[in-house]
Order: sequence, then structure tokens, then C-alpha cells
Amino acid sequence: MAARSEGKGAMTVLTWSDDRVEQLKKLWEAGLSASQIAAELGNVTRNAVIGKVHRLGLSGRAKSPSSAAPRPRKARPAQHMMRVTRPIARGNTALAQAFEVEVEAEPVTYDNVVPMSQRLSLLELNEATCHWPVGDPSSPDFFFCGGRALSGLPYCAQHSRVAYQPAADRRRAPAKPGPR
DNA sequence: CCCTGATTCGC
DNA sequence: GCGAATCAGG
Repeated sequence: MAARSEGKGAMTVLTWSDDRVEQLKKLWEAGLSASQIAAELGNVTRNAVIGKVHRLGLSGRAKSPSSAAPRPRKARPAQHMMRVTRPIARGNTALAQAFEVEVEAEPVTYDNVVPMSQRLSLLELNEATCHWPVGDPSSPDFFFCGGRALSGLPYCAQHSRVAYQPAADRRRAPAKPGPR
């Protein structure tokens, strides 16, 4: 079937609907980069996002996570520091093996520290909630901290210095136009 | 070269 | 108002 001509059809996506703008605002203020927001919204380029952001009067949101963070991928050198392991065996060693001494704590991720009851979705944020994004925005398990936000700050003190975790494959395919 | 946002300017 | 192209900084 031939597609209906454009008109008042609901397919009209050539404009920033309130819903789209709302997500744009939240994600932008949340500290996400324009390219990520563009990739998240879909059908829009980062230029479009930036242009809209500036047109809305938004600018200079929290500089915490951004500030030119192209690749936080820090290669982990397999060479760890020499740690002098010093198993203390004193007293009755017969019972020592029964205890599991936990020396190295496992890396704590914010994905694990924020209680489920506190987590908020995008539309549940308000001035009193922590706007800190946890995880990748396009991921189904993405959520906002939801903790108590400090006055004047969108994030709570606990998360104000931590970067979110971008997905590994945040690749987009920008059309490559030839030299005009 | 990768990325970022800022700005311009034709539409 | 919109966004590609361009610019400028990291």
C-alpha cells in the first residue's frame, strides 16, 4: 500500500514533541553528551540535539561526567602491584581454615549501591531527587539515583563525582556526505 | 583522530 | 524553528 501523504498523520516526527523535549532536557541536565542523547532519541543527530538545547536556553549543565570524556576506557595493566602476602598463622591454625578472610573487597558499583526502592525512572525525577544516571541510558536497567539531592545540586554527594557507565557499543553511523 | 559543545547560516 | 556544516577546544 502506498504510504499516505504527509499531513496531520501521527507519523510526523519532524518536530520536537513535548515528550521528546522532555527527554532531551532530562538527559541533557543529567550530564549525558549530545551524541548519546541523539543516539538515545533516535532519528536525530547530535547537531540537532545541540541546536535544540541551545534554542531552549539550556547550556552548561553539570560538568561532572562530561568535560570531554571521550574514552574513559582505561586499559587495565595486568601488572598489579607487588603485594606482600602475609598469611598470619598464629595460635591455633586448625580453626583458621574454617574462616574465610576477605581481604580484597569486590569492586563496588553504583549499580549495586543504590537500593531498588530508591531508583527512579526518567519521568520520576524532580527537584528533590538525585538526577544521577546509573548505567547506560539506552539500557533497560538504566535508572537514576533518586537519592536526596543537595540544595543547588542535581546530584547527591555520594554520586557527584562518579562517572556513569556508557555501553561498550555506543556507535552510531553518521552519514558521510562528500565535500560540498 | 577521537571526542566534546558552540556557533553560523541556509532552509 | 530546524539542523547540517562549520568552528573551536580537549
